[in-house]
Amino acid sequence: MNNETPMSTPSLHDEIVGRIRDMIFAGEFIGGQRVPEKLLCRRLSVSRTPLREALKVLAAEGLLTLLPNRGARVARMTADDVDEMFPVMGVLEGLAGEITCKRITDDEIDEIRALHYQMAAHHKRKELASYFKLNQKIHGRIFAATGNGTLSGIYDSLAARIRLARYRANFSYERWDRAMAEHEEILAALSDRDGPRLATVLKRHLENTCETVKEVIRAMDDENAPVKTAAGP
Amino acid sequence: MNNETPMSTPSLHDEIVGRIRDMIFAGEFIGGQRVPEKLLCRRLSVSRTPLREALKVLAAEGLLTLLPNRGARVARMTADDVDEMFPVMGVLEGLAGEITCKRITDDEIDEIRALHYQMAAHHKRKELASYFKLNQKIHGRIFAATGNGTLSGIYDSLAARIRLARYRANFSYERWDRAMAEHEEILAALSDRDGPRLATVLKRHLENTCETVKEVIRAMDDENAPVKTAAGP
DNA sequence: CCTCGAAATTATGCATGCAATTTTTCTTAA
DNA sequence: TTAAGAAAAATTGCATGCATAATTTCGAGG
Repeated sequence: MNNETPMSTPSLHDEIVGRIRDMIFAGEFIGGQRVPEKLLCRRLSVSRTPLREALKVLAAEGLLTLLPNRGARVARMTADDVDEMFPVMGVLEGLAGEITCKRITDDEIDEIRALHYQMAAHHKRKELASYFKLNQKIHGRIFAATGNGTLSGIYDSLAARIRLARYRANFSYERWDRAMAEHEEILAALSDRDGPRLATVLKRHLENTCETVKEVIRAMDDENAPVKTAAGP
Repeated sequence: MNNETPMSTPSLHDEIVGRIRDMIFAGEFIGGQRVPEKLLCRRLSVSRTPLREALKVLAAEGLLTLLPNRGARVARMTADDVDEMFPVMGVLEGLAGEITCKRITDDEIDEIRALHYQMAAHHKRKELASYFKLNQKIHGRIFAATGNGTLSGIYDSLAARIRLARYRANFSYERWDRAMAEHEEILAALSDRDGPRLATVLKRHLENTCETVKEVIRAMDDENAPVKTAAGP
């Protein structure tokens, strides 16, 4: 998914893609509501042409939905989508776990360990946003350590789509504690370079994550459409 | 990867994406050489704006490489890329095999069986192009039968990139016969709805395919750069 | 007061034009 | 003849403009 820009110009529209992606993850265009091009043009100080190119790319990545003549909106993640994505994530994480344990260097393990302890601190202080950021980073590093760009690219793309389901405060602390415990085990398996064990614990961790995400989606759905018939301005 | 166009306008630039994709697979822009926008504009009878949007999408899919200020070229597939992609394909096919065996209907099996026998006929007559088309179709159908759009979308995208390594005549007949035998076994496992067996034979088939593709790539490399120092116009 | 429908407004899709970069060609010197 | 450099041509990146489709607003009728 990387457009390999060999260090020449910053390439405006690539930067636009990145900035819109960041805006999406910052939760600026929540709720799947329309995002007018003109608004983005003003905020990014570019004209419509490169902006539209960027929108096409983000749609191809699955982060936006482009309806003909009806503009762009942030892709809506349903519980069914999550049910589809997680078995795929499962085999990808399994593969990544196996490969990584064979290839990871001591330095890379140390780096992940450092991230892990930072994350544990955020967990202890119940700092959800920082926790998630580090959580993402750790999983990303496990894939990066495979040295397999295709694998980690596909993972990144899927993870990004899952991230569209914004995490909220109504999040189960019990699940969170369990996730943290699983991360302890992930680090242990990684330190021992125990591929099968890492694959197993990643799978268990993923099931936990899956349920969490689905709970979040259900909560969002209930919030956005609390009643169906009588909804007045 | 599907832009869900809900049956409204044909949406010109989506059609452009499809047509350029077809042109790529038809082998029109081989060798990773530059593809001028103007040429494509003339051949597709569109202006540069929708064309450029299409190019961006195809680059995001990994079929084209876009160098800033230096145009588009068909992505170059290296043997290393193939080595990266095939373990991923492996776990995806394994997963697809398992899911499909649980969910596939009799009608879908019959359809795949029909494709299989057509393919066998082409193999017998040594009709390589037709064989490959059906081979692709069969694998696609196995993924489609999972009912998991995410899974089959990722597969399609990877398979498309692999297809960039164009198959030629200098292809090993021994490998071809083996691939055909594996397909017999695939059909048998599918008919029995034997998930683990299907996963196993798909994996073996994939290893064969992997070697075939790498041979093709090596042959292409030797052809395109026969000597390094003394190459004059 | 609410519902339905048409005009006005706005947004999107595409074509074209201009500046900047790259590639090619032509010239000049060794 | 070949190599290096400069001018010319072509190509890409981006902005703008116009036609078409969608949305909103406003008004008439029930």
